[in-house]
Amino acid sequence: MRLSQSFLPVLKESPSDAQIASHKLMLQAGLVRQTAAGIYAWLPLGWRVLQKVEQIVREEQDRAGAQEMLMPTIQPADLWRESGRYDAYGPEMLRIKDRHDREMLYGPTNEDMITALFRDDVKSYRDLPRMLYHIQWKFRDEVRPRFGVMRGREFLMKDAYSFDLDEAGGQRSYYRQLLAYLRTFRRMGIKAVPMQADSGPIGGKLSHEFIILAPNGESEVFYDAAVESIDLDRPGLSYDDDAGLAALFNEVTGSYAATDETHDPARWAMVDDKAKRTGRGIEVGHIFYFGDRYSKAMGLKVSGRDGDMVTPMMGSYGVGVSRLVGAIIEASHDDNGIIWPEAVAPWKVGIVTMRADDEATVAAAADLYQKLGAAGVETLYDDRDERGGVKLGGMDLMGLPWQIIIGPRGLKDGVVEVKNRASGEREELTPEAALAKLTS
RNA sequence: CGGGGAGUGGCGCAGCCUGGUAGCGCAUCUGCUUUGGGAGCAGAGGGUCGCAGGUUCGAAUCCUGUCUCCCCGACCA
Repeated sequence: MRLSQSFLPVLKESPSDAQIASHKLMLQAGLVRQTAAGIYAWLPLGWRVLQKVEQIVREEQDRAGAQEMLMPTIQPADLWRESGRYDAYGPEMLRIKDRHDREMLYGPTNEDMITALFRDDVKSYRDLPRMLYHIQWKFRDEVRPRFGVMRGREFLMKDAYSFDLDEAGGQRSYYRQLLAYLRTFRRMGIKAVPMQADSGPIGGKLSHEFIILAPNGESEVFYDAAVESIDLDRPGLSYDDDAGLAALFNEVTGSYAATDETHDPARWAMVDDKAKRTGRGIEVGHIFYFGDRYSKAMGLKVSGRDGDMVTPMMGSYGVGVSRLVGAIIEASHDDNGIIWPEAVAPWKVGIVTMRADDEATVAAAADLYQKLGAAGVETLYDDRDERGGVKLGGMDLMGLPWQIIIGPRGLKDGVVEVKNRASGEREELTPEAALAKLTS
C-alpha cells in the first residue's frame, strides 16, 4: 500500500476522550473512530489488524475440529423465551421492535439460537459430537462503555459451541478448546494466562478465563509462573489424544492462577515465592462447560444408541476478537506508539523515504516496495512528500515490525537502514540484503 | 444507575465569572525558502459557540429544559 493513496488518518495529538494507552493509540494511529459511546468504526489500519486476529482465531478453531458458520445479529425474542433468558437478561440486552411490532433483539450471545438450530436438524447420537462456531458482531448495552474497543458495546466475538452425548464427551470438547485457546493466543505473540473462573450465572463446573497481562488491566491477577511455560508442541499433545489433553488440563489447573474475584489467599500462600507472579490483566477469552442448561430447557434431544432419548451436553467458548486488538496494544506499546507482534501487524514492513525529492531515493524505495510485494511481504510505503521526521514518527506510531529507511545519505554508500520497531535495533544493509532479510 | 466533568473550525484548547457579534496552537490550501527524527516566512479558507426555549436593545457568555460525550464507582467478552 502506498501511503499517499490510502486513508490512514494519523493524529498529531490524541483526542481528549481517550484515557488509556491502547485507546489513545488506536485513535491516534487511525485504527478506529468512535461513532457513539462504545461503538466504533474500524478504519483500514484497524480493520487489517482485526482481520489478522480473526484469522488466527479461525484457523485454530478449525484445527481443533470446530466448524465455522454464521448466525445473524438480530434474533427474535421468542428464542430467548424458550431458554428462559429473555426476562433474566437485564438491560444490557438491546431490545428492538420491527415494523410489525415483533419483539427482536440484537444478540449479546448465541447459545439459545445455536441450540435451536442444532435441535431442529440433529436427531441421532450418530451426529454427535459436534463443535460449531461463528465470528460475529454482538451488542451488549453496557451501562458504561470505556477503554475504547476493550469495553465497547458493539464488539466482534468468536463464540463456539460444543454438543456431546455425555459429560465425558463434553469434558473432552472443553479440553480441546483449552488447547486451541492456548495456541491461538501464543500465535498472536501475546501471553495469555488461563485462570480458573467463576462460571457465573451461566452455571457449570468447568470454566476458565484467559487473561492478557497489561498494566491497565481491569482485574488483578495472581498466578504460578509454571502456567506460562506449558509446552504446547510436545509429542502426544493433539486434539485426538484424550490422555494428552487430560494431562494438559491437569497441568493448567494444577498451577494456581486466579483473578481478584476468585483469589484464594490460602492456596496462594502455598505457591513457591519464586514462582509467584502478580499483575493486572484483561480478559480476552472465556470457556465454559454448562452441561444441559440449554439443551434441556429447549428440548434438544437425540436418539441414543439404545433407542432412548439423550439430552446432549454443551459448552461455549468465547474470544473477544475486537477486544484483543486493544488488549494486544495495551500489552505491547511504548512512548512512541504501538509495537505490533508480527502475526497481527497490519503490514510487516514500512518503507520511509527521507527525501521525497531525491530521485535515487524514490527509485530505490519503489524498487524495494515492488520486490517485497512480489515476495508476498505486506508492505506500507510512505511515499508522501513529507519531511523524514514526520514519516518516521508515523511509522513508530503505527507500529509496523520493520522499517526500511531510505535516503540519499545512505544510498551514497549503497545502503539503506533496517529498523526493528520492538528492539529499536538498526542495521545498515544494501537494498538486496535488506530484501533478503525481510523475505526470509 | 449513583457521583463528578465537558460540549466553541478537522484535532487540542482559551474566551463565559464581570453580555457588545469569536480567538490561539496544530492541521488544511497557495507561494517561496528549506529537507536524515514531527521546518521557516508570507498569505488564504474553514465555526448559526450541542440543541430548544427564555431574559435583554444585544447572549458563546445569564436563566430553564434537553441531548450527547468523558471520568470515578457498582456491572461485564
